[in-house]
Amino acid sequence: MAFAFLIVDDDPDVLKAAALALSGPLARVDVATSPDGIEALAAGRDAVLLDMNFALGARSGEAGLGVLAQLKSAEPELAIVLMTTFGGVSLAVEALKKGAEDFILKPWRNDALEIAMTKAAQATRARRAEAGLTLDEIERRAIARALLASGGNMTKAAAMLGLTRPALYRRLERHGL
Amino acid sequence: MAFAFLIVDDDPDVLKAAALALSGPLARVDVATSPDGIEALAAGRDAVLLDMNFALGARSGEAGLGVLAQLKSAEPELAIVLMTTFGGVSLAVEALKKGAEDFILKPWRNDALEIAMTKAAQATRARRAEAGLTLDEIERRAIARALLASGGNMTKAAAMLGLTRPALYRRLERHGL
DNA sequence: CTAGAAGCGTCCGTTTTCGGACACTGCATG
DNA sequence: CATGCAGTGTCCGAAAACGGACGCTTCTAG
Repeated sequence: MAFAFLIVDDDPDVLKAAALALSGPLARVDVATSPDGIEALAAGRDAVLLDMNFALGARSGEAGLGVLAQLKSAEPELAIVLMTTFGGVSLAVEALKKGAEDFILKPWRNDALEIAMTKAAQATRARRAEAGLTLDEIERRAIARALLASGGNMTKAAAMLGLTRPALYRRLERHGL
Repeated sequence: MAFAFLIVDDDPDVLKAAALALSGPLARVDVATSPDGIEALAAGRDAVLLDMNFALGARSGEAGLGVLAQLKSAEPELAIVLMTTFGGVSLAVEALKKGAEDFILKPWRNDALEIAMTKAAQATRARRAEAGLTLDEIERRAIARALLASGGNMTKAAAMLGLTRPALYRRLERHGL
């Protein structure tokens, strides 16, 4: 249950503050001042906190969005939380559309940062777990969910899953449900 | 793409402020000052913003957590964002464990609130879409994902899915992939 | 009480799927 | 060049899944 975070920002003070806020018995934190070779740095992490503006004075967030896209394409399950000082809603929306897990404005509240990163890490774990599932396990879960959603009504559950009722019975038995 | 929000707080000023922040061409907002009959009020919403403390002076957040549990059990797909003034990390963690989608501290930043609620609404939509999927469609997606993850290597993809290779071929053909 | 509707669990002849095996291709290594 | 490893696509007898139909139990309404 211990999470591994990576923080990327060109300002050492920001890195120090964020690392302090996130460090704890349940979290390992590493930092980087540049997004160079970020795929390798991010390997094995549960979440990445990424600054949007690296070039001094840059405010468009383009740099961060580029790194976001690059990292997401290398490892789609990994949650990436973006942070910026110059946060407009439109920029945030664009970031979320590109796959960012969350969006934090500097200066942040430590509570909020910790919550966001914890949620992000949990999302990563969940996606990784799902990605490794066997077809049988996926089917079992879907069936269990449908059965729950229909309140135990076999006919409705079968229809919901696109099965005939006998087929649902067979699968229930096969999965031991 | 227009979202419907419900805001529940006993303070009318808070309701007004939150409604103003969230209103827009893409969002319909309704408010309530009490969580009574919340299941009915929440029907058809994409996300609910819920205060944690209703009794005057109450700070434990117990009230909000109770309503959260009640609402979650009635409609598990619905995203619920909790808000409180007296936010400790432990309370936030507890809330998230009980199924809250996010956790906002009062006073909030309008940007952050809008982002949080938009993300929550998207999460609701995604879960609802998934809940209605047929077994065939679920299988098709899982296969497509595995094939992508293995870089097109049939043997690896089959192993990942817990299938024999011929079985994977049959399913590919059946799904037209 | 009775008719109808809705749901349940099972049967069985037909259809589909299963997976081990086989032959083939590409490709790196000695 | 030869060897071996990894991957691909297909075949076929055995095995499993398919789904329409049947008889049964509730439950609701007239």
